[in-house]
Parts: sequence; structure tokens; C-alpha cells
Amino acid sequence: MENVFSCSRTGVDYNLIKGAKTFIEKQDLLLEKKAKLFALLGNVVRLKMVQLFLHYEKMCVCDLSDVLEMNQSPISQHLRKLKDGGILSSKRDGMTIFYSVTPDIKEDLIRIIK
Amino acid sequence: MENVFSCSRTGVDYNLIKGAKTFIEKQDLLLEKKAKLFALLGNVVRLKMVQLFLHYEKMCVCDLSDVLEMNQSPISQHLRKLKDGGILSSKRDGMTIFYSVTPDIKEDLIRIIK
DNA sequence: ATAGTATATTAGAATATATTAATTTACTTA
DNA sequence: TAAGTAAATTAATATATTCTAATATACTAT
Repeated sequence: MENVFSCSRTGVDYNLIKGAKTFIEKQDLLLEKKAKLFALLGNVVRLKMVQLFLHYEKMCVCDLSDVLEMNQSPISQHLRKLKDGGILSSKRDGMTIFYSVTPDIKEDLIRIIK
Repeated sequence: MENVFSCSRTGVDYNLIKGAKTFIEKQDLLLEKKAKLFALLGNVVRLKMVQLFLHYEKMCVCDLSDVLEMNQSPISQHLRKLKDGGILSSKRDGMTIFYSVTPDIKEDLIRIIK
């Protein structure tokens, strides 16, 4: 069997390596999912949006456009990403579409953003 | 004075908009900092690394290379980013450089990653 | 129906990110 | 001191991200 370890260093506990491999592989899907959430929050515009939603309950594209002083297009695009990621939900009210934090994830967001 | 609001919708509380603007501007630097942290955790390789460090205390480049089955170069590059971001610290021990979570940030990481 | 408005989408350009491959650095140890 | 090893760096490529600008869609309200 060929050597699957990268370095020829001594004093390494190969069982520990194997254990760590199993440990991290078991969480693969979960960590992938979490990484996606963090990536969404890793853009300062989206993080500001989420922070606003945590304090103002609901806002429309125009509101965010005014508050963040950005064009409507990128606001819409960020909102879609947040919606696709399950962070936001939307609901039409007359001519306006209001976004708000998806209830399921609200507590997680508060804990994460603190 | 020209109209600084993006939509000509009615029934909007402009004081609320201004309030939200102030609210978010006050947190600008903090949110920028947090977004950087989330961006670091937003890559699944780095997230796995951090998760490993939270459970195994310290690891070297070779360990991570073996556990994550990746070449040494990208491991080193991710480690540098995590170090630059204040998440990891390093310490040489003989021929090996061990990385570990910076104590200051450990509790935050546990809370965030959960 | 028609006009108007809020929002969504698309294409394109600029920038950022992540990996590979090769090389260099910095240290250890014989 | 010289050879060897772990780790860091660099350059190049591929891919992803974010914004702008233009256009399309979906609804409202007259």
C-alpha cells in the first residue's frame, strides 16, 4: 500500500489523523451548508441587510435602496441570494414586496451575528 | 433639495428610513469586520480547518494536508488567511509549525459555528 | 385596456478567490 | 557546514462574485 500521508515526519499519530478524517467527513454536508450561510453573511452589503431585517422586521427593495444608498438592481440581486439561501422570505402588499427574515432561522442569525 | 429616495411610493415613513440609515452607519466598521470573519468561514475548506482546530487543539500543515486530502500549498494559503484574520496563531515545535485557534476568539467561533 | 410603478432579470466588465505547479525560505539535524 | 524537510510564496489559470446598465416582468390603479 502506498503512503497516503503528505510528510515523512516522525512522531505522528496516524490513528489521530484517521480519526480526524472520519470526524470531519461525517460533518461534510452540514459544514457545506454552514459555509454557504457564512458566505452569504460574508458580504458586507448582505450582512447589513440582515442586520436591518433583524431590527426593522420588514423592508422593501426601495427601503433598502434608500438606506444603503445603492441602486435597485444589486439590492434585488442580494435579496434573491438571501432568499435562495433560506434567510429571507417575501410577501407582496399592494405594489410593494416586503422581505423579512424567515422565522426558522431568526434565532440562529441573532446568535451568529450577535 | 432633490429627492434622495429611490422610489416615488406613498405611505413611506422617511424618518424611519433616515433612522435605519443612522442605525446601520453606526455599525459600519463592526459589520465590515464581522463580514470579513464570515467570509473566512464561508469557504468550506477553511470552515473544516477551524472545526478541526476546535476539536484537536493544534495541527500542522501536514496533518491538515492528510486529513483534508489536499496539497500542502492551498492548505498553507488558507492557513495564512485564517492567521491574517486573527482566527489562528502559530508556534514552531522542532521541525513542525503548529497552528491553533487564537484564544481570544475561541468562544466566538464556538458560538458562531455551533 | 392603459399607463405607471416596483421589482426581477440579463449581459457584460471588473475584481476577487481558489487551486495547481514550481520554487523559495527557514529551520533542523547529522 | 551541508543536506534534508516542513512550510511559505509566487505565478498562472480557472472560476466565482459584484456591480452597472439596460431591459423585462408583474402587478396596481385609473
